[in-house]
Amino acid sequence: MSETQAPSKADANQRSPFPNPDQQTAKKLAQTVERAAKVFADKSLRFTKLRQQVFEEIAATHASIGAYEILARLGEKGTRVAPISIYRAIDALLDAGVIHRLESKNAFFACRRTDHTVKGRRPIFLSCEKCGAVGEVDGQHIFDLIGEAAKEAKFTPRIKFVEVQGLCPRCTTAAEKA
Amino acid sequence: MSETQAPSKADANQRSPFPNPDQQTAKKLAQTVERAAKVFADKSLRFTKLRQQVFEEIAATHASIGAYEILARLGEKGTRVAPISIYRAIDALLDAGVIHRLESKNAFFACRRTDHTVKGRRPIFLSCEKCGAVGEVDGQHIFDLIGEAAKEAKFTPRIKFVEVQGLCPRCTTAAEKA
DNA sequence: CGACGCTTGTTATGATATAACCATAACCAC
DNA sequence: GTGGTTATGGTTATATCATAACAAGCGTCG
Repeated sequence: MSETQAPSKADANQRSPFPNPDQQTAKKLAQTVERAAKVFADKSLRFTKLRQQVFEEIAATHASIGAYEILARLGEKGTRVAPISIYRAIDALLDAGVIHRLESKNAFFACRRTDHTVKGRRPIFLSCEKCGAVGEVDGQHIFDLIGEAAKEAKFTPRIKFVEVQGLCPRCTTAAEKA
Repeated sequence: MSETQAPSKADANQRSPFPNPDQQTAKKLAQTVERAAKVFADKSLRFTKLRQQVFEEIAATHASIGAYEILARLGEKGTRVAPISIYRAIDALLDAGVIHRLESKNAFFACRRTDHTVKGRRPIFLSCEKCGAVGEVDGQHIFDLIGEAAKEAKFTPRIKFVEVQGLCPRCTTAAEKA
């Protein structure tokens, strides 16, 4: 168990996760952090204390989380930093590819794919409007088509965003029962 | 005679979704406003003075524009309103479909398609990182595939968006020369 | 006319993000 | 180690994006 987590406090699993309906245990979180650390190491980047703290807050939930929410949660744990510091840590985590930015919500979530890290197949993001959970599914063929569509218009694509809002499997099932 | 190729006239290079960024005549702007007014009329919505003013600022450029930029430009012309009023006008314009929101920039741009306005095929947005111009190209087949990918993950899609950042045709050409 | 609904004004605040400048930490060549 | 170099983070201030709550105006239609 991480020394930064008090087991008695409000835990993050009021929101049901959607990629897998797993309860986020301290052990799983630690594994996720470990993977992130390895990504940083492999790229000769520094996984500093602040970056780890910020990453832990993001990875503690399967939902997306805003920068100021991270700020507040770190503040509750005694780490008080300025917004800009959060954003700098976020930038480093984004660059490393261990988190993603959800453009439609101006929020961030941990990347849980172990395969495609940065240069492989690109994912599209699925964000649940009910529980906030965010999942990724492969979208390489879709990104390819988007690139073709852009080039047909003589447009040179560089960055592409594909995001979907809707209901995750769990919330879909819940809605069908009602 | 095709209307997309006018080799003898001034604007020879006006093709697909990317006309010149800001070489817009008052006449063309007026036509765009007129089309917007018609959309409002057809839907029994009110194209009020404020909404028209906000729309004109958005349609005055082919780039995307932020809410506070609209606020400032209206202010320069003597129309001083509160941010909330701008956002309310924007909401009405979005609802009517005469402008779109660029999620990746938190900004807005005028819809210039005359065809799909109502419930036809959905477009993807192409935003130039150099000059800011935004264009739309049809993306219905892409949205269909995105829906399929979501459903494969047991996710129920409701809202989808596809945005691309890169270089528009003009800026691509300019970059190639350099 | 007057009731109703839509629109806008007014005031205040919340939420997201970055600029500018400086201090410190880590890294590295010598 | 010393000193140069770069990356990181602290501090302060500000820019930008967005909405809540309530009051007032205006359009229209019975």
